[in-house]
Amino acid sequence: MSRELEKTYNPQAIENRLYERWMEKNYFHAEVDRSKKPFTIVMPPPNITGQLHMGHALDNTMQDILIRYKRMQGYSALWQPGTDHAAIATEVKVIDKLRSEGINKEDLTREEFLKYAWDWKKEYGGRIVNQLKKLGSSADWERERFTMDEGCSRAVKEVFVRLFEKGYIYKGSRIINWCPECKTSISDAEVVHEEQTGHFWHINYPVKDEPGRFVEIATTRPETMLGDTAVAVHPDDERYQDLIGKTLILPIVGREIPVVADEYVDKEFGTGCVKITPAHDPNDFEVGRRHGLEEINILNDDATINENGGKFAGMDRYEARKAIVKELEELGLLVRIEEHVHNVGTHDRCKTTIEPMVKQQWFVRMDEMAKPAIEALKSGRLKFVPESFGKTYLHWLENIRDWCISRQLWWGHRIPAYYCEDCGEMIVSRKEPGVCPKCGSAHIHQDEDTLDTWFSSALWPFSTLGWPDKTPELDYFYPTDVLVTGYDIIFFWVIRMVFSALEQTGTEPFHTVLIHGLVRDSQGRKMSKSLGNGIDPLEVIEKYGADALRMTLITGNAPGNDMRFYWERVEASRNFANKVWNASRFILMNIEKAPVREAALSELTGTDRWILSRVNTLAKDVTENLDKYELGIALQKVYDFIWEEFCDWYIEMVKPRLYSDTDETKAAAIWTLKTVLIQALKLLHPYMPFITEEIFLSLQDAEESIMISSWPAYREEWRFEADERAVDMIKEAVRGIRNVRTTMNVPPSRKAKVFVVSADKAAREVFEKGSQVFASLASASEVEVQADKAGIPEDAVSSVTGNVTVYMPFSDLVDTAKEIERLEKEEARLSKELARSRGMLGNEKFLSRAPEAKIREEKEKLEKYEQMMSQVQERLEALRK
RNA sequence: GGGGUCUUAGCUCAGCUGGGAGAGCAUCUGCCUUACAAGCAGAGGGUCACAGGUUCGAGCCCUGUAGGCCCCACCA
Repeated sequence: MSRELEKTYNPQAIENRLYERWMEKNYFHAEVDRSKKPFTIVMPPPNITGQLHMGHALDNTMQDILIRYKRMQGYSALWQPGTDHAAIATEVKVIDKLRSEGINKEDLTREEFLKYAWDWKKEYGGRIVNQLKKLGSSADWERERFTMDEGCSRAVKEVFVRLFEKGYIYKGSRIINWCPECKTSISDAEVVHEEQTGHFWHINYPVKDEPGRFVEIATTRPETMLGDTAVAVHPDDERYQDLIGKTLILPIVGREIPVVADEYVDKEFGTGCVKITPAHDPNDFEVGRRHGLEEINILNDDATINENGGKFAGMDRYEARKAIVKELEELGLLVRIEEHVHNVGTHDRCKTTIEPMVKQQWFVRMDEMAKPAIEALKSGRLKFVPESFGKTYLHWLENIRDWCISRQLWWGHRIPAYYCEDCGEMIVSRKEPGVCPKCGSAHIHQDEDTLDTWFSSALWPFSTLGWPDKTPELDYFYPTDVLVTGYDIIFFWVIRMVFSALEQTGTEPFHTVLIHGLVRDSQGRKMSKSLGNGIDPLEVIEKYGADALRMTLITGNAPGNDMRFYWERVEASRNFANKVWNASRFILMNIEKAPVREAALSELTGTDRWILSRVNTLAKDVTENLDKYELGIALQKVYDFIWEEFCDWYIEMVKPRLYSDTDETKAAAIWTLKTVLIQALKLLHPYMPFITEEIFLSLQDAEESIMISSWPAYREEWRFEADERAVDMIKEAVRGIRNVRTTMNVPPSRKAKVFVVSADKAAREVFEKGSQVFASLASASEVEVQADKAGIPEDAVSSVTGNVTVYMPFSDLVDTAKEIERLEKEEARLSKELARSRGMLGNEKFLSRAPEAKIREEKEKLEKYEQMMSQVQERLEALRK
């Protein structure tokens, strides 16, 4: 016989054991199997620097639900896992670690550094994967990949070379976002704009050869004037027509700069004159290119002023700002300073203010590749859930700019471009060229830069399946089905996967993007390290179990919406797990006493058919909801079914049959209990894999695991609409009886006779059959079902529900003598209180001296007592008759 | 400046294609009934932000107003 189940569900003892069993049995592994349909999800690869947080927990729970569901439905369900090398994040971690060991990155060669980095990866890179396993994730770990493994690296090179050959990747001197802290370029998506209060400095630039004439410009970054090479005005601005073409003297620097006319200038803003610093402002850069202006870089990589800044060279950018303002003031050229709120770009990772700079970098041309990605959504081949995120996607793509993909880092995919030291030829190649194809020189070196970490993640859906080779996996599992991720990652990743897949494989990488929100703290704040308000999912698992955590994250949350984390909700989930556990324990107990035998449908009672029909409908509903990615709604339905219908009603209804030794429907009850339980467990399994498996294994004799068992399908032969209606009526009548008992304050021990009255003949038949239920659920000693009120005692208390009325004789509910005694005591008490209260309110001193509130309170009391008194007296009168 | 989204019970939130206003927690009243007190049976509590409109019918669709949140954006 099966294992004894403990009295309360204890997840700690169970989860690890089951997970190991699943691993041993290789259930997570998906094979190319032409007899099955494929279903594929690629896991967003967590950073190797990462620690499991609530965001991962939510993201992976959702994926696991979908995968387990599809696996049970008979698909060859592949959940493709892996990790991301996380270029900057990891490089920073490694540098920090080295520093703590007294080693400076600057003192290391590239090869030495990379060795340390790989060591770091070996030591910590698997941590997050182990944490994901604690959650119950049924990913195909056998196929685990890494964005820098050999296959992914080959895919990266392949894509790079292809895009280069097509002219979509180019190297050029362009303005890029520079992080002075990380000392690398970053892409637009990595820049977050922060509103800051700063100043607006108005400065006079003298006009050459016109002493006393100035042009007033305004700037938020005065130090950049060191790199000014023009001042621009709008071509139609009447105020400045005569200035266009004139020359100004750049203060302090003394450089002669022209006044140019450009549409970019807003006549209405500021003075209508804009200083142009082509090397340090994206707009000015464009203006500069249009007018052929010189680009003077005034900054070093650490954002100190370089030699082009003359006497300010060596100063930090903010130090230089102060010094320049001071000097302008001394020169009398500073007109005024205003407070000004503006947006400052910062690096999303280190929060350092980024500095636009002109540098040689590698870019991906986006205009052509954006088009099919836009089309993918518009044609419906790509869908977002919820749909509104499709607009975010489109908006970004329609305004996309070229993607800066080179990074001045060591940890990452090195750009496959090589330079001949002798003839200067550049070779972009999948393999390292031994000699220069142009001049034959062997003096060749590779580009120092690495690629943006998202360049490799963009290939993830197909690089993990073997691309560029035509592997069986790629052929079978690709394109994948659903991508699950947070809305904060659409720009970084989703869009780049879509256009990369369309370009390289000619198809969308997935048909659906399921978006979820953020998990916030109980006050609605983002969980963050700096606030220290993060809740560790592992701690939740430790305390309440993975199933409870999973359920908490899914319940009552609609796609794309943020949610708040409350421990109370985890407790509620844990309570549900316990409910499932105990119901199962009860059923097991009864199975042990009277082993199950297969029951024919004809043997079932109406109640059995009702619950069978209900679980059948549930299976249909849940399946529909899951197919629409309505995970929360589906779970809610399973929860309601198990707790209310199955436990609170069905189990209570069958108890008399189970406890009887003579009831011939006992076997049918046991069969139904077991059958419905199994169906419900299966529907619950994707959400709560551990507890459902543990119970399933205790119950089962045939199947070896719930996770490879078949998903409950709707069966026409389990549909019993008439029985559903009948039991609903019985439930209503039982509620009516309970209501009467509660209002009359009748203890459960006291049995009462019940009259069920309905004019409907069919309903009466239902109630005749339900008498046993009334007896057990409503403590009815005897049940009379009739068409009218004939013969029902006058004093009977009634309750109406629908077209049914229940009557219960007063004398059955209450012991008359005892009740009279009780009421008399109550009457005496009340009359005392009444006398006191009336006395107080009749006392003039009290009325004049007591506070208003006190008097009001006393009046309310009096009113209440009077009401109670009249009720008591009424009841007494009735009883004495 | 553009776009998105939210406003439903004391709190946190569900509510799919328009027709029953719901859940968890909290509150109140009874119950330690042999699966479960992490439970059982009851109860109270909401002009679904506001104003119009479409419809036989609107929390759900349309328009506007107010407030909150988020994203995008080069206004120096």
